[in-house]
Amino acid sequence: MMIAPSDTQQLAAWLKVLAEPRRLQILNLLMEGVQCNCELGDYLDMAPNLISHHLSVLRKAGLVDVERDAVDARWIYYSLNRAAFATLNTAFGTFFDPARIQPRRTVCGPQDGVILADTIRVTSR
Amino acid sequence: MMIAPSDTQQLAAWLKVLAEPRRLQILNLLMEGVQCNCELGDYLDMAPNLISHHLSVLRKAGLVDVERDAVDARWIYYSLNRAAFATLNTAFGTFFDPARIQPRRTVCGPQDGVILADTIRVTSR
DNA sequence: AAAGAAGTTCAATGACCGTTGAATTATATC
DNA sequence: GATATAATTCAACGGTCATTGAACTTCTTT
Repeated sequence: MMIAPSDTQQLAAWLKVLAEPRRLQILNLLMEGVQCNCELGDYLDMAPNLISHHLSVLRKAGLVDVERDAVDARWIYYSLNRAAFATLNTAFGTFFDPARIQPRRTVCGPQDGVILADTIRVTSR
Repeated sequence: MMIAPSDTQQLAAWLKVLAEPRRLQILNLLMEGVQCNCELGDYLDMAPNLISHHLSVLRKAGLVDVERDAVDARWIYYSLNRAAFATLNTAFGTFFDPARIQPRRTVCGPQDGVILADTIRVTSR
């Protein structure tokens, strides 16, 4: 399977949102059913405005949904978008699939066209 | 399944290496068997020193291996580390698994302890 | 030994973005 | 209406890091 450059751009954008320790922690807590700003703050020892910021980024990426409390509208609840996680998971699984790795071939250099075995991993360099 | 905070730190470090469009493009080309700096430069229209930099980052992350040409040692060949990609792939698959998402529960707020259904996705806000 | 070639390292620049504290909004209670 | 609460928005700061051009290293060829 071949992956187009445009897909790598899309994938990179998604990875960029996820490549943040605190955002991953937030996602991890949301996975467990935790959902309001204040509680996330208690668990992660973060200021509410910072949590707001990260949740905003996650929301714009389509990973997180928002809902106000029906009884007291001051509370805002966050939850994960299952569909987004499903597509995300398959996209990662496809791109980083080890089975997708083709045997190496030299196209430039002196050994042009030779198919080579996997590189032996060396300690130094 | 519950994922520890330490794992999220590790995962974030990995994601940070991957969250770069040009690095993803390089990985994608390496997947297809391309391997020397010069050739990567031709495909991606990047300066060789920049490719060197990104390859160095990927190498330090353990995703890429290096080997000198046996005939002409000026050429240096890069390849993907299959083992690293295998563990990477399973780590992602585990963390972002939609099946891991627990039902939401209110622990703070007026509806304390209530189990709620998935949030209905709304267009605005 | 000198010239050329493949690649890396170095130093400097600039942009992006996480973080912080303060101000603001929206809602509920007294 | 006034006060309190949950959360967001704003402005400013600072660090990280991709990018660039130049210098350097290593190896080959003549």
